[in-house]
Amino acid sequence: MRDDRFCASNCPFTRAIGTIGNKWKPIIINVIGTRTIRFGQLDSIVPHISRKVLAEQLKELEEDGLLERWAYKELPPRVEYKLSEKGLAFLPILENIKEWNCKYEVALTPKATDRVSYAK
Amino acid sequence: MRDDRFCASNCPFTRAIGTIGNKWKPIIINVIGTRTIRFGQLDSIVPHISRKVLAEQLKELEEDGLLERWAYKELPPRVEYKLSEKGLAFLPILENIKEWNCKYEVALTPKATDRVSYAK
DNA sequence: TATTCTGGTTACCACCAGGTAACTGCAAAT
DNA sequence: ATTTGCAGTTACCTGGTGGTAACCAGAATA
Repeated sequence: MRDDRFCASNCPFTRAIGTIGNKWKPIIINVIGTRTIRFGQLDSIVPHISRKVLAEQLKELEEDGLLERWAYKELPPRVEYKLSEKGLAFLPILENIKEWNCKYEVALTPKATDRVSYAK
Repeated sequence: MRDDRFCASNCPFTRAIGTIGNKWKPIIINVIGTRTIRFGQLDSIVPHISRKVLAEQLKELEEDGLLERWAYKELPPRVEYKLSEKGLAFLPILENIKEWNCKYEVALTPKATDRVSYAK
């Protein structure tokens, strides 16, 4: 899930990708946003994710300091998640990705054959 | 590599994550940057990547319009890669990720036990 | 008494990402 | 005549990711 070789890199960018560079974490962070949310809510809102994988990702996000987990000693149990300062600071980056995608997604890409050079 | 469920989502953000949300693509885009680079160079610069995976990732990046591939009909073959306009537009986002990581990486995170509420 | 509600964990299993090594094709150099 | 160089591709194999289903506790509800 997290790539140890990446996380142990001496390049800070590589380390960053080692922690948030997978498909689930950006989705989860984006779904949480600025609100406080419970495990069951996440499980039903995030599409196609299994409880097992969701629990793993949340644990890693907490370990990496992006997420705060508040467990209330009640029965049935109640656990609330919210982004930390670090996690909140990541939201604008996700906004940029959204804007970037909306701007460029539909742009047609020339086919490779149009770009082959017959030099020589 | 690319997640079809993500790419077929009706949420543009999810689709974006479906295309660039893995660990190799941000690394490759970052390594290329604004320069023109050959396959062999990428293979030796990007750490820990195999030629097979590199070729796959480059192909997907080209298909998604982030990368331009220029093949020169020479022998031995010469192939040059450079980011498209879309790919170049993604570079500032990677810069933001670098800054974000440098700012927050070393911040200590309180342990979960410090945050357990004993309410009730 | 049995069911429900919540937030997970665990065992088990299948698939696929990704690694390795060998191979290609042709020209130029040794 | 053999080696080298480039940009991959292919076959083969393994490990890890991720899915499913069952299970937990203990209170409240029916």
